[in-house]
Amino acid sequence: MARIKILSNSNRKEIILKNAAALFRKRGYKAASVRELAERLDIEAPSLYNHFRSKAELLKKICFSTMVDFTGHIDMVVASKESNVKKTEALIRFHIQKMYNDFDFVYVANHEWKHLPKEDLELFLSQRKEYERRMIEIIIEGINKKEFRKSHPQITVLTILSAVRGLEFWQRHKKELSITELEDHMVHHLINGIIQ
Amino acid sequence: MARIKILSNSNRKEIILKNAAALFRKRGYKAASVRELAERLDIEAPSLYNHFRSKAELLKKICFSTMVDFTGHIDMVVASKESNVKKTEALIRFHIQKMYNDFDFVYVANHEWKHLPKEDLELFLSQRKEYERRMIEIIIEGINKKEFRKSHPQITVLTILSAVRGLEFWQRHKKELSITELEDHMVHHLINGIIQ
DNA sequence: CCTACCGATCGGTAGG
DNA sequence: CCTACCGATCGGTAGG
Repeated sequence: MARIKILSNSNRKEIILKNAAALFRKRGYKAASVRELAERLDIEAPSLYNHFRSKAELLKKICFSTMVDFTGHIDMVVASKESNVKKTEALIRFHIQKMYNDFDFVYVANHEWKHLPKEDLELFLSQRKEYERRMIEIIIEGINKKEFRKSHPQITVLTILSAVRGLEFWQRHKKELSITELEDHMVHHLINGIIQ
Repeated sequence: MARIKILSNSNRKEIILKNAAALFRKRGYKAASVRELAERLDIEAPSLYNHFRSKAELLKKICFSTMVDFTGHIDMVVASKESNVKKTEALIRFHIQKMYNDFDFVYVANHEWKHLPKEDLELFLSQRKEYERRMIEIIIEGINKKEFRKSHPQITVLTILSAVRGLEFWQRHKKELSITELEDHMVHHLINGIIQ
């Protein structure tokens, strides 16, 4: 009985979080109101506070749960024995897939992090920086091993991350473009641009 | 006398607009308050309304003045007799330069357009779509003339536009990276990825 | 999960 | 360009 209650509570939390992500994406964190979120869930605004301490906590959960997914993935990639080309490709593909599967979360993490409370904001940015640093490492190693032609690794990573991030616009083309089509073309463009 | 007054008024307007762009970029349109903007300008909030009808009008001016610059540039590029490779390169370089010279305006146009009043929003999106369409045309022609290898032109343009847009992050690296260095590396990466 | 409600802040106006 | 001020809306609390 207690077990069931816990499960249903955490389900409820997840539902709220998903709705918050969708709303924050559509309207922006500041423009989205707690009342609007409550309306989506068919409850009154104050009822939300039984599940979350504040509006900011919702944003925090959205941003950091997304960050954890990316961090966890790059852990795996770095630990793998693949070539640096393959590693880079794996990172690109993961970004594209995340954008496809968890669009609202990724979008909010990308766009609304600036509204995080100060300490969370600093933690978030340092984790993002660390992710970037590890990706740069892969490019550098790839250059040293002659897998990639010589380039400015920092700019290369910036270019790749920006390109995949831009997939948020592709929502508009969703019907016309399949995910695999998109993945393959983008991977080719970005990898072709840097290999020997 | 009247002439001087007009000049000084339009200067004043420009100063307000630049400050608005800087503020909207830093805090986001919704989070930025009219009072905050007034404070930057060392006047009281209601005084702003002698220059602008509403907060939304400021956003509108920022978004559309930026859009006009890009539209004007692609007009020139399309009219030129250069190869499609050169045309694509020119577009990429212009994006990078705009990001460098008018960062606040470009950033706000990229991020805050969703807060435009409905009709302005629709006009803005249709102009952006048109810009994209013309860029796709250049890629298609380049493929037909065997300047570019075969690819999905829509994804190619999406990749390029996303990559240059991502330069907003590079603000963090401004000291380490020169504009020309950045331009050349990014142009190489993106063009190398698609040429024959 | 709801009703009732609060202080703070918002964009904007009137009138000078 | 300012003072004085307004209605609307915000995130959040008390108490059940």
